[in-house]
Amino acid sequence: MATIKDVAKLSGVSVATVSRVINKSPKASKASIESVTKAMRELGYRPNANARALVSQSTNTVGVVVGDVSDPFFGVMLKAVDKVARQHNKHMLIGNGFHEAKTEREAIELLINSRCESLIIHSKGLSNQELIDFADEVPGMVVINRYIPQIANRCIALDNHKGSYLATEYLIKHGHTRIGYISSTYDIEDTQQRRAGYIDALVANGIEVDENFIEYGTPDEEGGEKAMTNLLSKNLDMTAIATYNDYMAAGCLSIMDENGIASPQDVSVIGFDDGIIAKYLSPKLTTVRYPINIMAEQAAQLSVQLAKGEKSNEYPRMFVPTLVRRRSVLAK
Amino acid sequence: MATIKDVAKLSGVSVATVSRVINKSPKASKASIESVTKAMRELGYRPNANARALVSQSTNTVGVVVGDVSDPFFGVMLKAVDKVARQHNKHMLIGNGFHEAKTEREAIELLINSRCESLIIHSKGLSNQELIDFADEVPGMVVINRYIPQIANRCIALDNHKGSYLATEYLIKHGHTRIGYISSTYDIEDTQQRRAGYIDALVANGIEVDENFIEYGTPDEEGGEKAMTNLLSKNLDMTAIATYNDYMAAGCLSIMDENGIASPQDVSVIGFDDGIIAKYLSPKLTTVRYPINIMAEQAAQLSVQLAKGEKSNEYPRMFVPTLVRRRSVLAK
DNA sequence: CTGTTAGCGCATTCAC
DNA sequence: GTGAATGCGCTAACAG
Repeated sequence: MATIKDVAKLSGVSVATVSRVINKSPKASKASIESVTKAMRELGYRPNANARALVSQSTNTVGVVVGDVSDPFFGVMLKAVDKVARQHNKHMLIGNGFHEAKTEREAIELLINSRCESLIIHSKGLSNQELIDFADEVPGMVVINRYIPQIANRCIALDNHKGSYLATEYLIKHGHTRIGYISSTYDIEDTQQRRAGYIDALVANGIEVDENFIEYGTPDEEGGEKAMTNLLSKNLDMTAIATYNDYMAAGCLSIMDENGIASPQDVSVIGFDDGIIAKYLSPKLTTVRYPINIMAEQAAQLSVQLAKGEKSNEYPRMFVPTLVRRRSVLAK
Repeated sequence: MATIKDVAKLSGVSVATVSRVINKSPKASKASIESVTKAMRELGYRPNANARALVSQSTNTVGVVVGDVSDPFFGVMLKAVDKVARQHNKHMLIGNGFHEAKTEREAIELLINSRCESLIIHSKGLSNQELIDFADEVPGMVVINRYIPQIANRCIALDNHKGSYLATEYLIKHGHTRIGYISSTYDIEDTQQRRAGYIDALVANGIEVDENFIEYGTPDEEGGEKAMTNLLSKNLDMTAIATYNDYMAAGCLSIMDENGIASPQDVSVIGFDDGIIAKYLSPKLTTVRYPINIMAEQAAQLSVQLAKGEKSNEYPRMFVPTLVRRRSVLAK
């Protein structure tokens, strides 16, 4: 592959001049611009990004760690990051964390080794302390979807508790009192917070909390099916169900369908996330919106600023979820 | 940020020795391994990937260009690529092409500049020739979801025509003869091929082809809604509809629902892709499976081999779609 | 406006 | 087993 030297030789100028036209330096004569451009084309020259990064101490890269690229949730997150990266003429290096400490750590270290000046980290496996250490190491690092008090100004998170509280309250306002909850088996903050939101809403409305009304499963359709099956077998006479996320709600609906239980006529269901599938379910799912796209945008914006050494305090860093009314909830 | 020199100084050895322990060279005494390791830890040393890439002429990176990361279709593609990249101890650099020539070109050039030795390109905007040129430039480049005769051994594609043919034939076998088709307005190969598959299946079965039965829209839910609305307004007495993809099928179903037309009782619908939403629709969508995950895996495998200079001919490079039977098609 | 030169951080010869 | 020296491809003084 041709190097800058080859171009210099062919165009009859020095490497410095070539570098100047590559970087559109104002001090470069029309003549040299022409001859260099011609030589570059002839040689199929491609400036080596690694060499540039090495000498200019900047890679123009924002690194992102997501849970799993194949999850549409992270897909929209990545797109949002890409959008602002693009605005700043940067590109994206991506790593999958798979919600596990080891993979998350490896992914982050890889991004650091690659000298990404901006980092947007979605981590559920690493401890607060480890994340804090990484944040201390990389000024441009931002944590998304998680709140860590010691580095609060580097976190963009959602108030999970409030989301679940909202959802449950919405059901209560519609006259429901026998409300089941389908929770996740993943032991992460989100799980606890959402579950607590459900419980607190019940308590606040004078409804007795009964552990029997809570079932668990993996946070996907199968998990929702399993949890709902267990719930049904207890014959609890529920009229509504709140769920950890939309996928579990989907599983829940599917089990109901198989058992001849109509939604929302017999049982109302409410999801969480407002993911891509929510509007495709039948009935269209009433759910809690997780504004991951704008959260990711702001995270990216913030991380770029931090990387530049700028401070920024203008963003709302704790986002509040809102309710998306569709058709899966009916007044009792 | 600490460099290899700092580590050398602190551990009292030369940079060469430090380099040896970093790279686990067999010729490195236990003593130096220890002192160097200790120094690295103390300094929080991170080997600079750019410098390594520069000197070792290898980045260990596979670059991927997708249409849009937020589309779940590409999400599963990326995950598959990541899986084999991981197996080979490589990581992923990702670019969005957005199906446009300019963005696709920029994305590819960025990956080349970053010296990705493997490239997996999903491009619908670039011309065959331009893609061929890129392929000539980068030995480890593979084109996915597109077939270019001149570089056939570097392409992993799906037989779109056959998929659509299969779908249409399936409807015909179920007694349908008045079959509408919802096509895409995107002027790419896939559109033409799938449309042709529909037409050829009709012809092969002695059913007259009527342009009135074909409507167009953007390849998403809205497009499907629009196309179906147009189709319905023509009062064609259709009993079945084949669609360009699952999203358009979703839009189609949604319009039917609003108009009191039941599926599959009144009108059967068949999708294409077997994307994430197919099984969430109501009725669960009968569709054509696009095995993008295994295609992407093989593309990644192939590109890694090509990058190493190995030849490989063992893969089926043209994949054939299969039918996924669910509940949206009923015999007439 | 242009060329010479010195590194950026690292791996790798080649002597020792 | 180790260290000194060289160069990967490029940018940025600096001197002209």
